[in-house]
Amino acid sequence: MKNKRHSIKDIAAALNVSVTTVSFVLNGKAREKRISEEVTKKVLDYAKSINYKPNQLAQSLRTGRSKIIVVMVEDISNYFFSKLARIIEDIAYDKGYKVLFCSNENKDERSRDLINLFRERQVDAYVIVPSPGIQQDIAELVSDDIPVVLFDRYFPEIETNYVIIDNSEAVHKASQHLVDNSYKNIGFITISSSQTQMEARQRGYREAMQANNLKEFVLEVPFYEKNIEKVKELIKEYIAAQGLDAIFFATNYLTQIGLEVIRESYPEKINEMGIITFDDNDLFKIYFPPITAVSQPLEEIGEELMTTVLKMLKNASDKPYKNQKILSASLIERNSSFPNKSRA
Amino acid sequence: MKNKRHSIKDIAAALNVSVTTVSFVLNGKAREKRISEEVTKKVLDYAKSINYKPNQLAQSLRTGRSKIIVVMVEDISNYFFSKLARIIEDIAYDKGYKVLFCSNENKDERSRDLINLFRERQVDAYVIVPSPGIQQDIAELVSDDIPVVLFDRYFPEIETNYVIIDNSEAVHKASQHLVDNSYKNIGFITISSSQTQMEARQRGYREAMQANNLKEFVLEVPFYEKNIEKVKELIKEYIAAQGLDAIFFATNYLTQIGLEVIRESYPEKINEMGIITFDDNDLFKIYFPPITAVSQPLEEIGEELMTTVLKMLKNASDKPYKNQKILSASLIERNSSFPNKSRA
DNA sequence: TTGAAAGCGCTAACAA
DNA sequence: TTGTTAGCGCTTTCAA
Repeated sequence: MKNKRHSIKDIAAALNVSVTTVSFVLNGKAREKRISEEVTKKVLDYAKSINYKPNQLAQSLRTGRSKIIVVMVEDISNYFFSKLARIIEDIAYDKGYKVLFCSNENKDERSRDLINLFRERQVDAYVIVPSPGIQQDIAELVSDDIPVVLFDRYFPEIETNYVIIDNSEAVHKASQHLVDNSYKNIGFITISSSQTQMEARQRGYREAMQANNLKEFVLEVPFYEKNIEKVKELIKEYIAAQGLDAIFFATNYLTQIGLEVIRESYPEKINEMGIITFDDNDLFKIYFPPITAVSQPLEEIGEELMTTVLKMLKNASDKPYKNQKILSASLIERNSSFPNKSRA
Repeated sequence: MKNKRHSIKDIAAALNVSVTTVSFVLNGKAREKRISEEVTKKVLDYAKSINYKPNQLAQSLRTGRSKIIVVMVEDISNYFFSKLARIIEDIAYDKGYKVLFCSNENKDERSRDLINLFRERQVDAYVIVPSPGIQQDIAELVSDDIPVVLFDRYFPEIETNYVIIDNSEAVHKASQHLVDNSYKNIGFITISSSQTQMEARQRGYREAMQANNLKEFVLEVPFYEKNIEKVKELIKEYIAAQGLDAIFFATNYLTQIGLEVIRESYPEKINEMGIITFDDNDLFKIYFPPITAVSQPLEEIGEELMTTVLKMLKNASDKPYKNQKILSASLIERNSSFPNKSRA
């Protein structure tokens, strides 16, 4: 049963035709190259009978294309990214592309390593959630005419394609929703980061507070603080010190920690405090109370990313395809942001 | 800036040496092949100066090895799998391997497609969560001497390496925990499936009930039911009809649906009903009440998988490495399985 | 101590 | 209508 792999040469030899003929037939160029019906059929039948599979490596080496797209996110185990991964995978698969997922942990060095790794393998295109300091590396990819599209965040200083959402508008709207529900001391818990998406979210919150003449309470958790207990402590103290009656968590990760803090330290508040999280998660829907969330349009993002990549792949470098898309997030209103609703 | 890729030939030409010499030096064989210090240094320096990166495709084509490991799971967006993916990715990356993740959606056709796809690319090894009907395909990989290791579930009829957990023992123990906390009408909500892991879980539950002379309440949700509303309806009715005072959800997916049902239809019960879920999730920890969960040892599984794969890769086919590992899951006791504990 | 050259499996320009 | 052949970039045997 140890069926050694068959090559085009094997087929050619077995059928007494040349490799060229086989190659043409196998690549569907029989018609175009006017190979006789008879030979065509013979080749096809034989290839099928021995279960011939072309060696893609050789093919890629020859053509310079690998039919592989890399999707580099911050952390593939993050709900938002993993859901998106599935959507992207499905679209790519449909179009005959394979997708390589990887996590850069938001670290520049790892991002670089990964990009280099994939360049060595002539990956065809890159979909990247960039870590803060790889602007230069991205610029290089672009200048080397390699299709790249950024998402979630981008570098305003360089000319790239990207798909993002309007973070500030989304947060502004959601903050207003809290104001409309008569919360007064609305805190915004975020991470200290100058990445575009985080800055935009904070801006959205601040604008909303200013528009309503409310005091701004922003807690910036240190970006590199990996000690969850420390983060919990910070949040716990901040809630008490500022007497917050509502909290907007700027990332899913913070929401999880925040909810844990509330459950442990202020269990009585879980049903009165207004809570909104950025980025939805299946479990927020079934939480007690269900958590109101700013939800990014996953399907839309995935489709936009893939159509962009595929178009870039198709267009020659002399007429580059340009697409800088800003999508809108939606607010999914659940009980956690209504003071009066049944909260159980 | 459009720096075309450099090849070994370019280097050889620039330095007036042969490609062989360059290849030897670049592969660290300078000593072994007694290349002069001088030439060695010259080559190394030049390669560095032009930022030379070998073409891995060509390398793989030549050597037959791609340094790629495929990890095929049911759904990469599932918490368990995505967390594991990260662990595996990190280990592989350390060892100079890249990992390709993909989701087979538990469908045989997709599994086959993917396996074929990767065989064409001479992927070095496979880590697979097999869909129900691909026993034959797995057997073929094995008989072709391609390293494969299964996990989460396996095929008892074929001789493969695998890493699984003792599902029945884990569920048995967890069920006993419910009994110990004096729940009487303990339901087991699962999916109808004859896959090893699901059968083992159900067996564990049944054994525990029998050992305690308790009635068995098993609800098997149809395996292919994609309509969540239908599933909710089934669960809702089952809870009422059987008067359950505790529920064991056999998968994370069912837990999410189940919790939604309880919140919507029996909100008063959330704090009295005993609840245990199979597979933990960060959010269960912060739920109200926090949900007791059977937790699979992710790191251990990931490490075991990778050491197995790496060993298989190293061993020649005439002395195959064998490893069929059964790990233990742990029960993380949280409030949802205690009738008396403060449930908020 | 270094180089020439074959060949991994494939595509495609050119020849017949 | 089909075949010959160069070459993608690399490794490695054999020769010098």
